[in-house]
This record gives sequence, structure tokens and C-alpha cells, in this order.
Amino acid sequence: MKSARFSKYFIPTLREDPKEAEIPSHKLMIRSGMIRKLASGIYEFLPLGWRVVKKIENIIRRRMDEIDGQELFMSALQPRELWDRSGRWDLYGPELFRLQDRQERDFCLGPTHEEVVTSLVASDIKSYKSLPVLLYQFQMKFRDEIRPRFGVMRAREFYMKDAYSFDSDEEGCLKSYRDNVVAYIRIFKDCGLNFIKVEAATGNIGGSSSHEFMVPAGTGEDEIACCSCGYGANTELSSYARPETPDEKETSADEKNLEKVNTPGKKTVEEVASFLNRKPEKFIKTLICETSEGPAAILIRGDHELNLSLAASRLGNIELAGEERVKELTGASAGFAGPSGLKGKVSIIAADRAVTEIKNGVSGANENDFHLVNINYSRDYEADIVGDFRTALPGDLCPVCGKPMEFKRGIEIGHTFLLGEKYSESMGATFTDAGGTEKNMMMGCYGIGVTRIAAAAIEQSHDKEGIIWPVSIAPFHLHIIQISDSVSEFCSSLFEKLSEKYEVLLDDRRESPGIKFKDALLIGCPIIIVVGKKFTGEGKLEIQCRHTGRTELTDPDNIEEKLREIIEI
RNA sequence: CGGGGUGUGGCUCAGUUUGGCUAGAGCGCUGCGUUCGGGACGCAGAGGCCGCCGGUUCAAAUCCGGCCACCCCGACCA
Repeated sequence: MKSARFSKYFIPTLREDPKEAEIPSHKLMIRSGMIRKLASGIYEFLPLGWRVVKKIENIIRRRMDEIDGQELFMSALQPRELWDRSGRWDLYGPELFRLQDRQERDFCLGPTHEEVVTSLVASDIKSYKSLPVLLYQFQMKFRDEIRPRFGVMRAREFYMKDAYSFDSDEEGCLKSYRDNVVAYIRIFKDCGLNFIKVEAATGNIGGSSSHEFMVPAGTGEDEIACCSCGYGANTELSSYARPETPDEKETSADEKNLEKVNTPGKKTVEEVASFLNRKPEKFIKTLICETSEGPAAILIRGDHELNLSLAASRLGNIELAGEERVKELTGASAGFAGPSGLKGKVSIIAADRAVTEIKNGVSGANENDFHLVNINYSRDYEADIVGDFRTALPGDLCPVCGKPMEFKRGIEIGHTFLLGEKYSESMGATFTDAGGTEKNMMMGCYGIGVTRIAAAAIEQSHDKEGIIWPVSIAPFHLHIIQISDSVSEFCSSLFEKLSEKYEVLLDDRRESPGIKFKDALLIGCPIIIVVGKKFTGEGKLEIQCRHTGRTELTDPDNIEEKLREIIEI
């Protein structure tokens, strides 16, 4: 990409933190003039920010092409008909941006492209001879997020690379999946990121296997459990071994009499807990859901969360019941369900082990505005299945090696899904194999949040002055500070010379030196070259490394050699 | 969607409680001059339908009602 002169380049830096920004990357992206907000969750990328996006894009492109990916460009605007075929027009929910044309035909702005790409391949690939194929694109994605947050980190319009693999058999599909995972590891390394790969939930996309690539950061929105042995998973679905520490000292001898108490309008655990003055860990949450075996109740301790994936592994496909269904089954509105007296009303009662250890607990009474206190396992209720149903917690052990797991927060920058036949089946993506039989293609899909990588990189690498870019995705390699007009001629020739090899930003503005230094640190290019007093006095250039903060003096004649030593491009 | 908060020049904010003169500050912007190594200084300027609509009043940024936008917390948690 081209070098630029600051005086002619659109970089509106800000001295103060914008009030809407909370986390470092959001503040710094706005302050450094990378992005501006147009509306909630919708951002414009200014030249500086777009350069970073393009750098990341090119890294991804190179690595995708390496595994024989073929770049294409699909449409952001998609007809409803396609989404009806996969069933997702109804399933996707309010997150899907929907609109109509003048004929009142339904469309959506694509949040992802499984339908489009599958229908494309379905209509034009018919033979095993054309498989496998890996297609990818860079595209704006639209999701009407429930709460846009943290700048481009969780935006309603964002730039993404998405790839889709089509194979003729499972073996090939697994190979494609592995190829993409390998490419992802290369991509994130190339971007200079620390990251970990973890097992993940498949959510709205579906499929059988899935991994997320996470950049560890305190400001991340996901929680991950990981182990030094290499196991890692989103806590949404992490499995675990419980440590052998029964934390209840009470025994059945301490059991008190069951009581029904009036709890008018108190529905949540928190509300009832403070109303009755009992700790949430004494509560039993009764989650009503539908399974392939019929309606089920899952019991979770008040301060724990249901792990859908663990539950699904014991109960098959499960879906939480709606308000109406809860009333129908328990006789009370949501918030007042409880295990006592539920037998017979649901097909299965499943309890997390921690629930069965609660002595003199609290649960709903299956009657509006009433809860039961001093409820005890086996005396007052029983479960058909007792096992692990909650999400992982600090203290839990690695399911692979048994060592304590580490819990941290992370930013999801990439996600891979092994889809199998989910979309090829519904969209009719079939091919004829060598034996002449028609079969569904086996698919995988692979996403990378391009704009989110920029934010994650900043989250991971900044100081109080500004951004510290990894060389590979920095908007410019070198930032020359021309301290005063008296050295402008020299700076121009230095700029021309270095631009042959590097991308250079020359700060030739007629501003005071302080402003230029501050802006250089804020923008965060890896190398800052100062042409000022040391040059007019001793004929030396100062080379400042943004990462280490160290400054070295060098002769102008040796500058290129010096740069080769400290920056690798 | 529930709760809380904020909307005043490009940015950050004061003024609103207790209505009253021409609506303020710092930064930024323009011009001139002095400066020129870590967000300089002087002088002179430009820039605001105080979020929008309606109401109360002699008088509204300020009080009342409605709406909108933005931010924070929460949200299949039974």
C-alpha cells in the first residue's frame, strides 16, 4: 500500500476519549481516527482503519488461497425464499435484518451466507468430479444485535471472511475442516495475535463439531475454560470433572420440615433469595424443556447455569419451553416451577449433582406466588437422572487430564463449523458419485471477524499513550516525525527513499512537536523516525521502537540497514 | 424488551435544582504574529433552532407531556 503525507491524509485524531467508548480498543480506534460511528453499532472505516482491515484481509486471502480456497463475492441482500428453504427465516429470530422491496417481497441482509452459497453450488455442481470445492468471500454481514457494544467488536454491520467447503464424503469433509483450521492458525499467527483454539457451541449455524479461536482479553465477551494439556472450551459447553469436595456439611439428620411460603411476584432466583433472605446456592432452578423423549425438567443450583451441550448429551436434542408450555406442565407461570410433585407431569427429571446435595433448599411450588423452603432430595423429590448439567466453574478439573482448568475471558475472532449435510439436505445440494448414486454434499463453514481482529489486536497490544501495532497489520510500517519546516527537504527525500520498501507516514504538518509525538504514539506504527535537533545538530536520525520504547541514533546513510535489523516485513 | 443515565458549537463539558439580560468554558477551526523536542503563546475571528414536537408562562436550555437518538446494566436464568 502507498505511503502518505499526514498533512494531506484524512486522520482526524482526538485528544480526549469519546464518551461512548468503554474499552481500550474502542477508545483508541476512535481517537486515532480509524473509525467513526454513524449509528449505534454501525461504523465507518476511515483511511487509517481501512488500511488495517485491508492488511488483515490480505493475510487471510493468502492463507486461504494456500489451501485452495477460491475467492468469490456473493450478495448481501438475500431473498426470503432461500431462507424458507433452510427453515431459518423463522428460526433466526429478531437478529435477522428483514426488509421488503416495492412489491412487498421479503428480503434480508445476510448475517451469514450458508443459504446463498449452498444454493449456488447446488445448481451448478452436479458431479463428484467437481468436488471438493472451497469457496470464500469478504463481505459485510448484518446482525441486528440485541445490544451493540464495544465499537466494532459487537457491531450490527461488520466485515467478515466466510468460507464454505463442499466434499463428496465424510473423510474429505474432515480433511477440509482440518485444512481450514490449519489456515486459521497461520492467519492468526501472521496477524501477530496470541490466541487459543477451543471447542465451541454451534448456535444458529448448526452442525456437529465446532471450534472457536479466541484472543484472551479481560474485556472479552466469552468465557473459556482451558488446560495446560491443550484442552479448551467455551464454558457454554465445556465438560469437566468435579473436584472431590462435597461442600455441604449437613446430613439428612439436619433436614427441616417442608414449608410452603408466599412469594408474591418474586420470580427470579435473585428476587426470591433477597425476599426470603437465603443464598442463591440454596435454590433449585427448575428448567422446563422439550426433548425427543417428551417434556423434561432440568434442575440446576440457583447460582449455576445450565450447560445446554451437556444436557443435550444426556437427553438428546433439547429446547427450552416457552411460558405457555411451562404453565401447562407445572400449573404455574415461569418462576414458580419446582421439582416436588412434578413427577408424572414431565417425562424426565434430570438433576445436576450439586442440586441433590442441597439441604433445606428453596424451589418453586408449582403454584403462582409460592415457593417451597427446606426442600430435600429423596425426601421431597427424586430425579430420574443425576449428573453434570451445569456450566464449568473455577475449581473444575480438565476432562482430559484431570488437572485444574484455567478460566479466562476471550474475544472470538474465528469460528469453524463441521456442518455435514444440514444445508445440503435442505437446499438440495446433491451430486452424483462414481457409482451413479445421488448424494448430499458434506459441508463445513468457516468464519473470521476481520474488523474484530483489528479491535482484538489493539485490546491485546496498547499502552496509555495509544496503540502498539503488530508489524503485519500496522497501517504504516514507519512514521516519520518532521519536527520543523527546516528539515522538510531532507524528510521528503527520506520519505521517497524509504517508501520504496516500506509504507511510510510522514508527519509534515505545521504543528508543534508535542502534537506530532502524541499522535505518533496514539496511531502506533511500529517504528517512529524523528528528524529534528539531533539531525540539525549531529546529523543523526532517531529510530524509536513503539514496542520496546527504545530509541537509537543512526546516520541517515545507515538507516535502511538499521531498519532491516529491527523490523521485518 | 425491563431498569438506569445522557442529549447545549467539530470534541469534552458547565449552566437546568430555584424560568429572567446578548448561552458559556477548555480543546479544535480560520487569519496575523511570536514560537518550534513530548498535546506552545498573544491578538483578532467564525461557528449553537440548547435532540424533536407540543403545552404552561409576560418570559423556557431551564417547568410539564409526548416522541426520538445515544450510552450503561440486565434479559431462554423458571
